[in-house]
Amino acid sequence: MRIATFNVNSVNARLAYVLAWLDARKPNAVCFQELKLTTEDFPYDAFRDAGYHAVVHGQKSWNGVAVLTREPAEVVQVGLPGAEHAGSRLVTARVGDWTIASVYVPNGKTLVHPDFELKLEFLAKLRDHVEATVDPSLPYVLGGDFNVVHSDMDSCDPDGMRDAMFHTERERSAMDALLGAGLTDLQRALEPDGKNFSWWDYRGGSFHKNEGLRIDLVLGSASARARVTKVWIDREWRKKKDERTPSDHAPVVADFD
DNA sequence: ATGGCGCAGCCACTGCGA
Repeated sequence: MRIATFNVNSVNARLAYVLAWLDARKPNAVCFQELKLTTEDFPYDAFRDAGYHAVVHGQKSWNGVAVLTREPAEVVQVGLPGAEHAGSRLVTARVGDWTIASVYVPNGKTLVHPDFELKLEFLAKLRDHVEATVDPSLPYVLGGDFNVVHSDMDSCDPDGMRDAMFHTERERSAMDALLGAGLTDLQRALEPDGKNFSWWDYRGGSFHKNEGLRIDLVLGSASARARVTKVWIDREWRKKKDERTPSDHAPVVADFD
């Protein structure tokens, strides 16, 4: 079982690129973020032709999440209850025993912007939702862009960016609380000392200099934790492919027994 | 070996991303 998460930065702009990635990696399921289109405008046919069903929670121009699956999926929930004012940022699907959710946590913009409080509120509501709905005896995976640098190891410059956006104690505590609801950062669990980033700014040759952050995570319930064998960041697919522009995020791939 | 901002939308430049 292979489940990935991929912030695509516009599914329309990235369509050919993402289809090539699916063909190369062949995940059983993948969580997309930043679709940047409405649910009705999602290119269902292109993904169906590639062998994937899609459960979509879209939004015009901004945000938007989806769970794509090889096997037909059941829609568990569209949106995060009580948090729809934050935009389309959570969608949950079920395939067999597996429940798979895709999340795009609000960026927050700046430490003094109202969206920063919205971000913390969203993470708190997500924590409550996980605690209320996730059965630890069943495999549950929450993949997405969390927009939080959870530990110093997840930042290219933890000292220079201490207490800066993504690095604050309030954001890290909100992530601690989410994990405390019964989830594990599966990549961190398998590589306690690994320093691998999932996002690099388009500007200034950041990817070249490996000036990145690890903000794209695959979280799992106890059952998912027991089954996971490997989690890896697909850096190769942060590069340009046949003149096609990459997303500023790399896919994160989790393999399970 | 890498790559030097890119996306959507009010289509000319602005807002946003992280």
